[in-house]
Amino acid sequence: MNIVSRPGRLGTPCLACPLRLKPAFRDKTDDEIRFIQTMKVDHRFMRAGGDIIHPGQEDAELYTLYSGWAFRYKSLPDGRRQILNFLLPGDLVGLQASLLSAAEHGIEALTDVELCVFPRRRLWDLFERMPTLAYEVAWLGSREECMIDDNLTSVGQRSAGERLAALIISLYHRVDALGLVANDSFAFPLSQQQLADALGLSLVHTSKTWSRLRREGLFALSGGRLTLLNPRLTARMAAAYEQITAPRPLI
Amino acid sequence: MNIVSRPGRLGTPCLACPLRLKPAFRDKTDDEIRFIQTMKVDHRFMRAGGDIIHPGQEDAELYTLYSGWAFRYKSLPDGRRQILNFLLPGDLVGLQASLLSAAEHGIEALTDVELCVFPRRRLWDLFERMPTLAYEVAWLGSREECMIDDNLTSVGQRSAGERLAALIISLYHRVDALGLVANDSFAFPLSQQQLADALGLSLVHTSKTWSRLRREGLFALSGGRLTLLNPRLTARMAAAYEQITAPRPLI
DNA sequence: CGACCTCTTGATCAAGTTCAACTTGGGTGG
DNA sequence: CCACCCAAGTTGAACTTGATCAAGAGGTCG
Repeated sequence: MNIVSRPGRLGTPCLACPLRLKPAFRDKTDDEIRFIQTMKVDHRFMRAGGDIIHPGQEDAELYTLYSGWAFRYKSLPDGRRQILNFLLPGDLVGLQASLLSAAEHGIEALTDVELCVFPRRRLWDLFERMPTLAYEVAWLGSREECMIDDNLTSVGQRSAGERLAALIISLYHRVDALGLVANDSFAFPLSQQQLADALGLSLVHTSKTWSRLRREGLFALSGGRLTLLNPRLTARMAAAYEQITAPRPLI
Repeated sequence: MNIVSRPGRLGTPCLACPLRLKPAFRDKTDDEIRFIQTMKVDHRFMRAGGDIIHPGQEDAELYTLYSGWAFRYKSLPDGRRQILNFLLPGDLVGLQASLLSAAEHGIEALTDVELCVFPRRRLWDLFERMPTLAYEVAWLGSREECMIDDNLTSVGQRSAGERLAALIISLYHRVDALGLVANDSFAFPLSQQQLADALGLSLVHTSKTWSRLRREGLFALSGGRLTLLNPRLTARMAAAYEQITAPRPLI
């Protein structure tokens, strides 16, 4: 359940990071990669369910999600909790917590994850010495905000069925951009409780809606993989005309 | 309804900007202010209801809200619309739209508004030449994301009454940070339709809940000003223990 | 095997939506 | 100055979506 780090071993060197090959990532200069490499102080493993950043934490580091899924969430004092967004490989983890002095949210590992660790204090060095990377960090922050905008619109305006469809479509596109979709199907590790918390629905209602959509032939779930049987219909059902999530880390 | 700009007149020089005196703003060096001044290319006026940025716009500029209120929103194809967050004087307007290539949302003037205009293309100069300001821009972006996190949590988890109370408290704190609260009362320009769109509720239910809270003595509205009669109770009713909005644009 | 966790399904209930009619107040034009 | 109009807000009644309560199925792990 806790962070395991292996001092002395920093995992793959950044130059050879497999994520760089994915369609979603911008080419970087050798200088940039070298700088990233010197910023990276650790490579950690964490089990599903572990706290990457806990709510209120003041010294949270900045991470990059190397593998696995995570989510940001926010809890009310009485225990209700809202999942704000999901984090996939390559996403920046804890930027908000690094910039603001305390984390206003928590971040939890949804599956087993690997994280690259960058000390938050060096974020300032990056702004001072590597403006292209700083710009890209800001870009990633805006992209995350954009996804939250979408979720807020879903939760505020869409019906239960529409919300589910919209979430699935959006995850589908993000996973696809990482090259991890095969035959319209991809690994889908969310429990129904987590779906419910993300969509602002009760567990029971989520379950009923979920099986209704399956019955209607939108998608199927087996062996932890979700298959989109009718992407077109699903998108229409979500009452959404595509948001970005597409790669475009430009200047 | 449209933008009025007065070429040749850039409004107050940045050095003398009244916003700098507000408690919420970080001291800046003369260099920084000079840089901001050279970036500022215009000062515009716009009437309530005008589009500052329309959805999908690809060449949106970056603005600073000099006076008045605005809001960011997102619409679904069938007309439903979600207000994402409100913008108050001093807030950056259109950062997301400047960083990503197209605006995924719209921004509308809620009251008559004055805007300082900065060409989006120069945002990169700022990252290259003024890292402290770039860092502050990123900080402002994170702060905005944090507010949206809150709204999402509200809309996803809180009841109608709680949502209203939470929104009012949060606006109260933000307006207070600008020094614009007097006797627990402040200018409150939102229509009930706008409240409804922000909270993910129907107009009718918003009206009923709103008058219930007034009847219960939480606050009063007269002459376009809202008075918080019982801030303590309102905060408790919101089922929230304070989020940040507090100023702390530090490094 | 039993304890536990996740998911499923039915029954009942309540929060919020929708429809519709009516009030209020400000603004305009005759 | 009054008549009218329109936008914003209010209120009641019927209806629907989604919440809550409850019981049970299936799977996993010690």
